[in-house]
Amino acid sequence: MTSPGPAPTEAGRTPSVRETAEAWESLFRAQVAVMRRISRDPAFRTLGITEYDVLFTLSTCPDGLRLNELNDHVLLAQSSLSRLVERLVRQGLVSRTSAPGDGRGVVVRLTEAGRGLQREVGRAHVREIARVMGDALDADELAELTALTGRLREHVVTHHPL
Amino acid sequence: MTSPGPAPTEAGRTPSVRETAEAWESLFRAQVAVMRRISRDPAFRTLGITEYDVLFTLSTCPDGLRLNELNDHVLLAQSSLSRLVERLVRQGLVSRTSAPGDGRGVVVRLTEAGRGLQREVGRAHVREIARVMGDALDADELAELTALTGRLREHVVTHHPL
DNA sequence: TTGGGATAGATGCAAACGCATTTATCTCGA
DNA sequence: TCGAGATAAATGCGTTTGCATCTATCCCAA
Repeated sequence: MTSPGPAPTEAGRTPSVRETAEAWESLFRAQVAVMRRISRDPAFRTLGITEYDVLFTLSTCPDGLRLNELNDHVLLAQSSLSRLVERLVRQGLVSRTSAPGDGRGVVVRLTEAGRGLQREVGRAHVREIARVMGDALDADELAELTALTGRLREHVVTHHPL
Repeated sequence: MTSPGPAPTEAGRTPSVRETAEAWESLFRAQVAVMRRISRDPAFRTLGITEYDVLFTLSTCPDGLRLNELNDHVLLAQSSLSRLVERLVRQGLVSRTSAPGDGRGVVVRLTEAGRGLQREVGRAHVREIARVMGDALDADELAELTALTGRLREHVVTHHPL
């Protein structure tokens, strides 16, 4: 059953429970450290981080997103997201339309004002990230981090649906 | 000023703003994906994630922590942490004593009950992490992820104080 | 020694959150 | 076709959060 030689994409040793927990803790702490510093940015005075996250996610989906799909990307309870979107609608940043072919569903879409604000805050956001993280790792290390976290997310999302 | 040849620990190319932002987004999304799944665990029915995070941090400091030091590890406003600790005191999980040599300060320490609950929830927590993340990356990749996020956090904390 | 600013933590209050439940719609087997 | 369960989103309600402010203590230069 075992290959005679290492295949090109062969996976290495399965990590222990301890190694996995350590990786999670390290990832989590790094996220907290960066987030605490980024969230101090005055650009987030007018628009909370969660609100920005929603606008950003929507900015990658020109056709809009179902509320439940949007919920997969955000760390919020369903009811909280429902009310958050309601607030964004009141501010004229997103539109809420009934989903075609499903009377239960709601499609959330960025308005022009929402797109504009997302771009504006996004620019400041990116600058702040670069200021905080920019000199921590070199380009190769950063690419490696991007690849590893991308694969981690991909695997988790596909193999462990909510 | 530039070395004639690459030194053993020389850092590579400085990442672009775009590369840095992509790495942050990828890290953030991975954290959200894992966290959303972990937080469904019944072990967190009795003790919220933030509460567990505080107990866990305290479990690594037998001598206790100042409230402001504790605040560095947690993604919470100072006032929110103050009240969270107050709740934990009421539940008998931590003790709050005046800091020696500083009448303003407060030292928070785990009680025996708190240590016990942390260990108990921690075990379930670790199992859940392994279930969700365990087969996403192999041991080498996981170690690399731990190293990169550890260095990221270390750098951010030392070079960008709050 | 003393007074002005800095720092640690607590508190009032409105906004936001999560849990549980409700309402509306969809799906599918009998 | 029709009714039982599943799914999407909204809502009631108590809890938690963040912002601004307040009090208490500390530090230090004049």
